[in-house]
Amino acid sequence: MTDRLLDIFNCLLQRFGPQHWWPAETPFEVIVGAILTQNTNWKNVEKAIINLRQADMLCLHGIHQLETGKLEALIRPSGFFRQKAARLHSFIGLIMNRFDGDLDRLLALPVGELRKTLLEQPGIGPETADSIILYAADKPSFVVDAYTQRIFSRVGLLSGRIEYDRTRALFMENLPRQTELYNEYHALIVRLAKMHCRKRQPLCSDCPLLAVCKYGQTACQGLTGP
DNA sequence: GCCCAGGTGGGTA
DNA sequence: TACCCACATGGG
Repeated sequence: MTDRLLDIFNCLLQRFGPQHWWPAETPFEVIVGAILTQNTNWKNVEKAIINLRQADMLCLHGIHQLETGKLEALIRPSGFFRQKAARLHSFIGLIMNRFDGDLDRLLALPVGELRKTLLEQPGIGPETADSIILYAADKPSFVVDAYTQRIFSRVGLLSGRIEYDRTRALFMENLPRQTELYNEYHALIVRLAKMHCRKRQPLCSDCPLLAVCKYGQTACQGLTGP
């Protein structure tokens, strides 16, 4: 299993190269982006991030002091703005109340404890929690998204019920616990998925997996199927 | 006008 | 457990 997972990883890396995720300046910005991008196109998230930056509010204390209505107005382009404003304020409340306003103290927790703490916060589910651990705390926690589940089911590496934690375990139990590897792997899967989304083709002719490894055809079907 | 995007949580059976 | 639905904007 380890060899198969690394085989696919190398195919993607060879085709696309390093993705240099997460596209953010600081750990705090990673967290803001992770919440804002829930069920939302990243382009829309970027608009909200730009609004926050231009208002000089893209920081812990900035958002903390911002009235809910004003925060909602700034992040409106990212959609679900009422929910997301509440989630941002709630998350910052955690840092203020339990970590003395010091984000680094939260991120310094051991992975298991950090993940548990994150999952207890309203609006932080498994994907958002793992994104924060991997891309903000720089610790190994594999990020699973809908595409990951579909691709790896279709190529036959996942069987039975498709569940977040089972998919995550497939990677974490079969790959070395390396932050950089998890980082690139998830980013490359998203990169592959975006290529298919743009083209909207049932099967692609230039899929990197199709070109360089035996999983190509089924992976492509996995991307576009139900 | 319709579909989708780097999800989450509450309700119901 | 397994669905169903609300949440909302912007691009193709």
